[in-house]
Parts: sequence; C-alpha cells; structure tokens
Amino acid sequence: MQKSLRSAEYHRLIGLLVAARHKAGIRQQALAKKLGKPQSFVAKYEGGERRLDVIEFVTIASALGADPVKLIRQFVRTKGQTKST
Amino acid sequence: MQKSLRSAEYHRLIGLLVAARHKAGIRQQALAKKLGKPQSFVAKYEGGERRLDVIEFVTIASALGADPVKLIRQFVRTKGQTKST
DNA sequence: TTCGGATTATCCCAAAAAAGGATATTTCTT
DNA sequence: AAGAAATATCCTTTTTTGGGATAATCCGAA
Repeated sequence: MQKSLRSAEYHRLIGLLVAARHKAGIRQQALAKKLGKPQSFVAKYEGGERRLDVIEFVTIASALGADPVKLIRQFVRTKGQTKST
Repeated sequence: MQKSLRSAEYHRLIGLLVAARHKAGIRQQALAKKLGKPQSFVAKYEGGERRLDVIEFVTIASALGADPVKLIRQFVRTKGQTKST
C-alpha cells in the first residue's frame, strides 16, 4: 500500500471536494467555520498537505451539500483507469 | 467537526472493516502482508489507535473483497440515527 | 486443566504529521 | 493600479505514526 498523501489518486479525491466547494459557491473561510476549524485547515487539505480520514471526508462533503457516497463511488470508479477507453 | 478517531462513529466505521475481515476469514497477518504493512498496522487501525484516510479505507476494503462504496453507504446511512425509528 | 501454537494487542520512541494563529501571497473587482 | 477578498504558507508546539519486538489472549488438542 503506497502512501495516500501526495499520490495522484489523492489529488483526484481531493479535487472532488474542491469542485464541490466551488460548485456550492462556498469560501474556505465559510466552510472552515461550518466545520469549526481554521481556514488553514481547509487550505491544507485542499492543498494536499493534510490527509482526511473517512469521517472527515463525509463530514466535509455533507457540509458542502454533496453526497459523500456519490463522491466515493465516483472516485472508486475512475480508479486505475487513467488509460483505457 | 469533532475528532474522528476515538469517536463512536469511527468505531462503527472500523467495525465494518473488521467484520469484513472476519467474513473473509483473513488474519491480520495475511491482510497486513497484502497491504505491505506490518501486522501491527492492522491491529492499530482496528483498535482505533490509528486513523485511516479515504484511500487506505478503499484499499483495505478491496483487499478484503468488500465493496468500499457499499461500506461507506452503510456507514453514512446509519449515521446519527442511533435513536429515531 | 495444561501445553503449544496461532492470533491479536501493546511498548517504545524517533520521525513524521497536524493544529492553528499570524502573515504572506495570489486573485478579483472596480 | 488599489484595496479587498480569498487562499497559501510559516512557525512552534502537540499529537500521531512506523514498525520491530514483545507481551497478552485465544483456542483446540491431549
């Protein structure tokens, strides 16, 4: 098992959350507040400087109004198929 | 956002992985080997002493022959409904 | 019950990662 | 270009992790 953080996969995963935030039109500040965390927390995980565990992921996705399960499914589905059709 | 580790939720989540391992009849040792990690790694996350990030969770579930998405869905579904109907 | 092996949990502690306020940098809007 | 808004980085103190070694627990057999 490779390290999760700093991997291309991890970036894809986080990208989903970033996209969700943009889609929701929410700022890091606002999201951070919802989560009861400093803005740097959001900046860090979005920047791939801090990893998110499953619960955090679910919590954040929910805070963004996104469906955590769908995001994970999307992530899993596109796993390892960088090439193929 | 509360700390994920040591939370009741986290235990439920991990419980899903432990159950999957038992169901698969795989030992910590064997799983660890598949993951390229020492047995203590498995013992620790199962014991709630180390957290798992999303990718690790997916990797482990897959190694156990379980569907990561289903596990997450199951987790999310039973979230916060300790009481109600 | 006692023995032995299998399985899982805990120790240790150096190394790595995280917290989070403060500050710097980048980006937008006008 | 200026000012504000948004995001990224710094810095220092805590907290967490890695993983081999060892301890504790479990379990079936005799």
